Amino acid sequence: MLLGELEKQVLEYLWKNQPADAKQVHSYFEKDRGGSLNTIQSTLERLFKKDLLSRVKNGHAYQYFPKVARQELIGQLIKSITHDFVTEDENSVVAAFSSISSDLDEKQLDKLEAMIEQQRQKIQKNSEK
Amino acid sequence: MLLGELEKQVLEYLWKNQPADAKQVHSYFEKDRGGSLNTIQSTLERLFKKDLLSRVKNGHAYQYFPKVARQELIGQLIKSITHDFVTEDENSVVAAFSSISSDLDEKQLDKLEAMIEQQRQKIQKNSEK
DNA sequence: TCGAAAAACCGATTGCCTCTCGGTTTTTTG
DNA sequence: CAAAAAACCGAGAGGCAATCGGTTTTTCGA
Repeated sequence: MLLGELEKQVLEYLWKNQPADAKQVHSYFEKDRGGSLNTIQSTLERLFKKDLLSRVKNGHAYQYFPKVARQELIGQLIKSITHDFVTEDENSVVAAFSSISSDLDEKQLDKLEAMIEQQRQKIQKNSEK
Repeated sequence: MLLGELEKQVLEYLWKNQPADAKQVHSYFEKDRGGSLNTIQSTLERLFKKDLLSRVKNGHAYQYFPKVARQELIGQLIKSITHDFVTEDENSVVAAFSSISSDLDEKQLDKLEAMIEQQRQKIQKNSEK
């Protein structure tokens, strides 16, 4: 899946202002970047078709809200990237993280370790049942 | 940065068969997917312009070889994705990891922890000097 | 209930990028 | 130097995001 620039920005907006209709979104982006209401509408439509937004008709306008959380989406995108480079060894994700780790500071490493621990617990639990 | 389907496959090939010229690459892909030599050439050219390949004129033909390792590229792609979703908190990488971690098994978690340890050492060394 | 306003819907255009390949020029080599 | 090989050039098809004008449908208040 590929996201355009405006699509990302709209998603970002919706994660913070949930839910919102086309008009709201448009009025937010108008000051900085201009663009017509229709542009926003078709962008929302595209995101909806991509299954990243839900919508409910409330009164006259659709209320849009994100269907996936921010981390989920990022994870999804990362997975789709690494999936393309999948081969025999499924360590590409781990390897990729190792090439990223150089950007992380100690605090972030701490968090990462905590998450690993969490994940180990989960695996533990699953093997018990 | 965005990679096309053929571009990914060519990269994959070059990671395994390093270096190679257009003719070699072409003859490899010809059986499965057809396509002309020119197509391969322009794909190599594109990858070269993207700074993902180096090349040296050896005899009559360019010898291409990957300029980045597989993990590096994946890491780069991940970074470019997370960067798009950067906001105030620079924990997006960590957050992204958390959404992926559920796919990892114990061995992979081990590797990850080893990598974190390595990274801690590096940080340690840097603060000493 | 009906008419104005608002929103959705349709469709066309532009721009960017990959993939594709034919044809021309340049380089290499026997 | 001539033939072969490779690079180089340019053009076209196809896909997708962004853009927006115009039309149809929906909504809601007078």
